[in-house]
Amino acid sequence: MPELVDRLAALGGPEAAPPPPPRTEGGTFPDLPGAETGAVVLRMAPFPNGVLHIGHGRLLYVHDHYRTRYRGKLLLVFDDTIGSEEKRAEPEFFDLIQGDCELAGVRPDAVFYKSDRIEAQYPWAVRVIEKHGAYVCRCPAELLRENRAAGRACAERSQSPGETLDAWKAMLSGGFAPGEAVLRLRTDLADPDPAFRDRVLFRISDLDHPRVGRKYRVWPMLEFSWAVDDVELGVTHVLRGKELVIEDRMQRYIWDLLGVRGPPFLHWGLLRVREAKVAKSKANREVRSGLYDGWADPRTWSLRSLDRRGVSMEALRTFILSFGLSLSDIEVAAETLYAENRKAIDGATVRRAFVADPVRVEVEGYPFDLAAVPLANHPDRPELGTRPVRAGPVFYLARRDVVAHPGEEIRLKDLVNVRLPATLDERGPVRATFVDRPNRRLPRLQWVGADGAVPVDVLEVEGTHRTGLAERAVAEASARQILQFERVGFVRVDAGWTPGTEPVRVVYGHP
RNA sequence: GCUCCCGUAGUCUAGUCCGGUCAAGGAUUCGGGGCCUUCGACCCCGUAACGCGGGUUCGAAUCCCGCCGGGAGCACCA
Repeated sequence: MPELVDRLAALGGPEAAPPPPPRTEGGTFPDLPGAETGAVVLRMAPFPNGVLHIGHGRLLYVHDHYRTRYRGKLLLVFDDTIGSEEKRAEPEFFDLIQGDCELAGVRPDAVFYKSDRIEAQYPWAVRVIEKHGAYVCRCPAELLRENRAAGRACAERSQSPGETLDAWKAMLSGGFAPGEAVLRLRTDLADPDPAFRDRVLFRISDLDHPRVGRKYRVWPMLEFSWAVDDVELGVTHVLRGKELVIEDRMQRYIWDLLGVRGPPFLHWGLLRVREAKVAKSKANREVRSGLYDGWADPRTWSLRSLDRRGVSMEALRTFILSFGLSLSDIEVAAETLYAENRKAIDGATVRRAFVADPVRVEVEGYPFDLAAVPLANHPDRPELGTRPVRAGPVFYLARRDVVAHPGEEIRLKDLVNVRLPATLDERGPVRATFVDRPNRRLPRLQWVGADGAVPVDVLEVEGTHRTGLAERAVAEASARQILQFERVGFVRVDAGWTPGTEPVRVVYGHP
């Protein structure tokens, strides 16, 4: 039957074979509405109160995907308005976040700061006021909330544009203390969505800003500032998480009021990596207190920490893009990322022997000619060569392995077969005996020759340390090199480690 | 409570707009086997899904209605 279809197709008739099914590797990304190749402008807007973590991967790579697809421009706009007492911009993150983008391979075409654009907001506020679209409200925050929930107007809602303008000027000139007055949008108090009723547009704050200090007291809220900046920066499409959908409506409402045309919005759903309990404030606190060893501490799940663990940013990109632009909430296991990373690094990663919780074992009758042996750097890739490994007669084996096989014959992997003692004397050396050389199907144990063994400190994902001994070649690794500790997993030599010093410090990546 | 969004195997995803080629494809996980003297990789095999109930139709994952479940928003944070 397929042949018939093919023949009909060759004739170009109406029975022509259908196009091949659109099978894809991962998630889908819809076309950006009205997008023109070469004319797309996107913007990412992180708040500078922490380094970028695995969850920001979606922000980075979704934007980068569309930038590439439409050969557009990507702006990095620090959303550093004044925030709140609890959520404040902090100076070091401007550079750290730019470094994170660099690390992730998503270099912005331009960088802006919202704090440089505060004065640009004010004329727009006046335009909204003149359209009778806003009023200055002096209710305490709590009353404002109650009224909103009840759909009740406060006395000031009936201000005329002229009165509002006067009050607005008073706000700007310092006539109100923080919390005493806000500029609110006039929507519809009967709006079915209580969240949308008369939201705040500007408020007063005298907090110290890391870039502009106390230069401004009247600060825009996120929605208003983006109603202004998405237009003034020429953004053609806004991509954001779905927790910000109500902000779309706000922006559109303001644009409609002013007769301005703004860009369309697209969203993605929440992404959670099961193992990554990302708590930015906790991470910040622990880094500052010194409990975490910096922004690349594995417990932060920051991009820096993933890099430190040997997770390739290209693997992260593939992982993130596999979810598409779906609006569903995603909870995925880190294992999926690890599987992606294996594909990226396995072929180029050399194998090394490492033994945790080592026990010294002397092998009686060990053959003299096997004091050193060459071993392959990679089981499937002979082109990666071999390295000489010092072997017996004295070895270190993992305690766990030794106690698991009392009195049994075991194989020292790639080497010889020996018989372990029936009991383990905690004081004296463990004495095993040589049996023979041929590979038989015995339990295969990882070993490190006592001659030349180097101590290793493994920093694990939970922030704990595991110590053990590794073969000599591990001491010759370079800082930042990725190794595979056989039967343990992939590790990366820590960037802060000085070659030649002991112990060798490595960071655990994943199995 | 109100508003909005989302429901395809353990997990993520393709297919849903334009009903038949979907007795539902891919990835990952898990189980079994092969091979490589390890972890892993690779090869082979296997388990496993259209949330539920109605309706329309010759035919529904796809259209309609109802329900159930999950998430987000309801800050003078972003």
